[in-house]
Amino acid sequence: MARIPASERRAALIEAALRVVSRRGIAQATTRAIVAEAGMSLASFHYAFDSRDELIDELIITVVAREQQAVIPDLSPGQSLRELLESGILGYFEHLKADPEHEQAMLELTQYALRSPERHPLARAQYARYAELAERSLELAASVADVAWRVPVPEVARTLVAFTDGLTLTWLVDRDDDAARAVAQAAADALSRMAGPR
Amino acid sequence: MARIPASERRAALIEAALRVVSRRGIAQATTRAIVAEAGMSLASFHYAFDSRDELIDELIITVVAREQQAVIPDLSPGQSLRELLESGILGYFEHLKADPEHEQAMLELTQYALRSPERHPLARAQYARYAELAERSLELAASVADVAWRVPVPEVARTLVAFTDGLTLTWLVDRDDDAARAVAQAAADALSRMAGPR
DNA sequence: GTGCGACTGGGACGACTGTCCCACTTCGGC
DNA sequence: GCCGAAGTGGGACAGTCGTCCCAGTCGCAC
Repeated sequence: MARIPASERRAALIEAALRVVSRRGIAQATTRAIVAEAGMSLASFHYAFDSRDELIDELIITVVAREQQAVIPDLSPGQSLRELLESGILGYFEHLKADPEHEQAMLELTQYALRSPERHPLARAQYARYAELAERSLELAASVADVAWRVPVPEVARTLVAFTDGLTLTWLVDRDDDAARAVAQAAADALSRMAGPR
Repeated sequence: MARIPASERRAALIEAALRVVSRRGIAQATTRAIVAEAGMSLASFHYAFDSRDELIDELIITVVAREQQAVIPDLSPGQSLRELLESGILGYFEHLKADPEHEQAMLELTQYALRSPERHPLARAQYARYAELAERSLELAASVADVAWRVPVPEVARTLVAFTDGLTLTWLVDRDDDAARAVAQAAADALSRMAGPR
């Protein structure tokens, strides 16, 4: 095995862990499975990380920090806010369909974090990040549609996050694209009503 | 230990398993933990069930079959459909607040079922049941409000399930009652728009 | 009451887990 | 070239997991 500084090994192990969690679930993400995925030995694992828990915590932090603007409306002007929001949510839906395992992994990591008091803040941080990204999309959409939010944007954002979460969960179970699109439409409808003329 | 027929033991073990999953998560629901919760010996477990997998499958089936009308609007007439739906969703929210661990357990069981192809149908059945209950509530609400659904009720129902799912997930993370109420309001608003005068 | 089948308890099994140890190799600075 | 620190490999550890076995006990039908 090539010699790799511990910091790079940490990164490689986190990537390997994410792949294992996505493919087989967090319960199967054992130290040996992660190490095999990364092509390393067990000793390298515990040289880079004190424990498996530390790795999982780092994984959550990494994956949350990396979360990108998924729900970004395509900014063709001349569209109503409702249309912008709907195409934004549908954009997220395409992202979900392109890599369902990733979103399922995110869901599992949240549930995992929810199960121990000391990890609960990680779940909160994850959702704070989602809300932050949602806020930005909402501000952008309102500005393109030339309207103003009548409800505080953070509140609208939390509602948007809840709606996309519900869409994700139900689609992962049913894989029903039409149902997901109906949810997107209803969500865009409800949210757009929280804005008014500037 | 008193002598108990295997069928009763199965029921007792399922109840014990539900308590363990609720309290500590499915990963901690080992045969020994379940047996301790039920006050039995390991042998009794494998006398009643062939394997832990069989127990978990039975647990999901039981708990889904038992799922009751949570989102039932209080039927005071004279309310608009929107109001009926909102109070219905808020009713579910109270149910969630009263026993968060139970809903978290349901979520975990879904995720668990989603992870193996042969268990995936259990997750589908769970959501089919949710949709069925939602349909009934929606029909009832429309009849009390004296309106008709313009969108097929099964479609409305799936959207309602997605919305309540999102509400559940975000509230379990943030425990933010106001945010949950905002989601309920927005969801009721969106759904009520799918109905019109009879 | 006797016998047989249903049920029980405790201990054991092999597999798998996270973690650790230790002898070894490689590298950068001198 | 040398040396200490950084990084590596393989094997071992104790603990926990699901499952199984077996000797024993109870209760009911006859």
